[in-house]
Amino acid sequence: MTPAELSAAVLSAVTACLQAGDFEGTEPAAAVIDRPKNPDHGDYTTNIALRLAKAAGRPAREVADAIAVRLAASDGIAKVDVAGPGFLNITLAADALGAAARTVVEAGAAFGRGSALTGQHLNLEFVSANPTGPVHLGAVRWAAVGDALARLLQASGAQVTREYYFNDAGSQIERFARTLREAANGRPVPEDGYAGSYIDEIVAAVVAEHPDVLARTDDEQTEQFRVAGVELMFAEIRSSLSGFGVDFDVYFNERDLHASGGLAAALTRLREQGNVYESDGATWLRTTDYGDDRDRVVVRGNGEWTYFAADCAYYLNKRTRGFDRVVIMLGADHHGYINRLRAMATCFGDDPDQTLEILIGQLVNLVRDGEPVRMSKRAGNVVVLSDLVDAIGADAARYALVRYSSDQSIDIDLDLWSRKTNDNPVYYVQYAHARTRNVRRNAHGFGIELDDFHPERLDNPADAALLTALGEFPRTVESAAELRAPHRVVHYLESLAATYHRWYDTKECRVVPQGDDPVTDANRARAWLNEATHVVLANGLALLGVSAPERM
RNA sequence: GCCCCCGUAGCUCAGGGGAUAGAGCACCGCCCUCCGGAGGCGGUGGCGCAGGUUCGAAUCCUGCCGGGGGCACCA
Repeated sequence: MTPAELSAAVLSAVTACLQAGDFEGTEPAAAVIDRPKNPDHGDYTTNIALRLAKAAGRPAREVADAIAVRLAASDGIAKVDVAGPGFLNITLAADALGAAARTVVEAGAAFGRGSALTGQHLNLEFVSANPTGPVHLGAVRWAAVGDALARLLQASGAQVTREYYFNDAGSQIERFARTLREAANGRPVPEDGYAGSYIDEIVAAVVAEHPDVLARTDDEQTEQFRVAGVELMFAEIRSSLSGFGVDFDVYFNERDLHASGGLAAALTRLREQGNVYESDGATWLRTTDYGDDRDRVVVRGNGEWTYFAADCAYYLNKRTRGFDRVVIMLGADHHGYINRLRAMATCFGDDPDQTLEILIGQLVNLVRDGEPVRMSKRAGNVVVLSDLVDAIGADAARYALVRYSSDQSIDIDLDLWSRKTNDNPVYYVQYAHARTRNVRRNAHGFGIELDDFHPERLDNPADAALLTALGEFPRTVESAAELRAPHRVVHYLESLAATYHRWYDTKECRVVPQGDDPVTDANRARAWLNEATHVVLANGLALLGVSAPERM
């Protein structure tokens, strides 16, 4: 019996109480089922009596007693106790609880998928690092978290488009082009230019591709280095992210937005909504009407569009493409954008609570030997994706980056995460998975296969602990998706791995018989439970984009 | 000055109003006669401060204190 099935059973017990007049009240929409921290409190617990007590005008314990009587008579329930202020502590019959192992195994890769977000059409924009250098560390955090979040949302039934906004227009691109040009001519890097050995690599590649480039005028050179340099940089960004396991459905070019007249169209739309005015020679959007602390310029006094104007056009573009929710993941240094972007959405006539979601990720630092790492081999004074992956590998990097709430600023200890020992959390979980596979191989050697299943033989407390832990996975996925909190999956997996290791070390719960003992139905039942654990660990790691090794 | 994030065990962090606040690391003491000890068991040890809401607050609200990051006709 899964938590969802139990919840339904509790609700129908409540309904029966209300119909029989055991107590007064209205039928609740849902019964919240929790796992008690203390195993003496049964397999599951619910606080529904505490919630109904007020409306019933009766002490919670009396309400609980009434529900307990009816619930205890339901199929699959061994025992219902009333405890504390009015909790219902529920113990399932061993066969009802054990049946979950088969449910998990038969669902396989689909176990954990749900439909809570079905019908939602989401655009997830993340990374969006400028094509003026390799992907920096802050963007790498979003690469890991954003991709995991996309997987979670998809697992919850949402339609998700991963999108990378490619800022290939604007002054930073001109600075990049001038840097390349100056470097190519053996001149010093401009003061506002870019530094790092990657600049020389790109220059060499551009010159190799266009041997005549240095014979042109400065302006022609700048243009050629811009076009070819941006293309090369972008190709590197794409391939380094792809190597990190992060691929986007759409790479959106800012230049296309300009070229297609998207900015002007957006401005026209905003003007129609009555939120645009002219002042000091510039064109402004009146965002202060909707919670911003100052109005924002969209067209500068010199006639140029601002970056914010492109933001407006890009938002409108996404909405026009049919996304009902636009999610943008930004670094902590951009938190000041939240209000202006929300106000902008309101200026378009949208309700930002419904259509726009801005997620802010705090800073990431790398630490080695207790000292912050600030220098990159290739990019000078910023740390980039390859620095992290070279140091600890992609699995550990992704795991480390999604392990913490995005609200936390984090220090990634390169020594810890590159260790192949048990103080490295990613190994703990991966080892648990490898162990499930090893047990399966051993079982096969004993002729134990996943055929006959006798759930009632899963009668040890360690079996119950593992079964209820497995049953939590779908709810963990759903809540992690809804809360945009992939780190919840990580903590779930670590807890599941611990529960599994404990089960494995329980003498009564062996899959393979000891010594000359014959293979029993209990061994076979535990092979199912072992397999179910494999399924959940593998599915969970897949949501994080981390590999689930067969052997380590 | 204003805005955002964070203050939970010695350290790094979980904890969507619920029972005795959890995990890893570190430290102390155990478990190798059998599914890989990359594991398990036990012990030491904690919600920044003050109010409020609630039957119940680490969690929600207000104010303080401490740390981090932001506040362009830059992108």
